[in-house]
Amino acid sequence: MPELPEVETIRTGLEPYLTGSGICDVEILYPKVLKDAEPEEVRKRICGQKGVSLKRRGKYLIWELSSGDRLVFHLRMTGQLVLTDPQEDIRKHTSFIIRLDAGLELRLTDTRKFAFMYLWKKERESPPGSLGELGPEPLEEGFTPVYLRGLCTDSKTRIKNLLLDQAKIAGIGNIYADESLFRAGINPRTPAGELSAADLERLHRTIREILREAIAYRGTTKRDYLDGFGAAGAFQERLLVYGRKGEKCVRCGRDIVRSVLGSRGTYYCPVCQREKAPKKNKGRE
DNA sequence: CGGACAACCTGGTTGC
DNA sequence: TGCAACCAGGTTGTCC
Repeated sequence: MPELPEVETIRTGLEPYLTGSGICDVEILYPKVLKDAEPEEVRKRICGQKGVSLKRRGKYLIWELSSGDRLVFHLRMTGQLVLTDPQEDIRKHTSFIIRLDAGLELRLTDTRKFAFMYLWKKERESPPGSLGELGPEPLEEGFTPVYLRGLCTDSKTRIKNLLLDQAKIAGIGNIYADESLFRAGINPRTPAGELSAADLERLHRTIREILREAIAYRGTTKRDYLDGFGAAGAFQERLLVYGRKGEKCVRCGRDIVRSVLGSRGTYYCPVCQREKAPKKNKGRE
């Protein structure tokens, strides 16, 4: 579910509440939510600590505590990290509850149970999981047209698969990959190395545009995504291809198509994102 | 290196 | 209505 814009929306919402308030209790209802620690250890280690900052890197959220330890969250497909009134019923599929001294609870609810939390201890240098292997943030300075061209040059990987590779660019998922490629007029199956400098310039621009707009609209709610207060996003209204199989392309009127690429559903316009003609054989006409 | 696919889970939708 | 098949904003590991 949540890609960069959704995680960023959660972050900005929760930040004022999670910085400054203290943790008074932790309840782990689904122990597998912890990847590398036991519930009791987590409880002992974080109770009594205060939140210092809440940061985002790619699709990860990193909550730094006064002890120097950090809680690292990844919501995967259906995870919802919501600040909740303790009076509210505990929803089905709630993985953990972190009680704050401000009289609120941070709850993770996750139907598919793929979401997880790491306890990143202060004495550990290397970031847990793939957090340390992420590519640059697409909205920051390191992501330049030159960088994107560097990734693509001589690459046989289809451009959509490249955009989804978190080690190359952090935070793009299935929705925004399809939307960026549509706006740039690029077929998702194109081998990255075949794209021209102009194509990549356009793609670089559309990626940034889409992500910024989606943040402004507080993310895309197709089904499960909710922000840190339990509210849906609004960008689903602005999607031009994702989830619109059989609907008319806004640009040319042809039907949007769904195909499978890298075992992910992929939506595109077969006219506006036509596959490039195969290269002609040299010599013959 | 690149691609295909299963695994981790549950539930909603579609089609017969 | 029933039931099976297919689908899902992600990531990781295995196999070819």
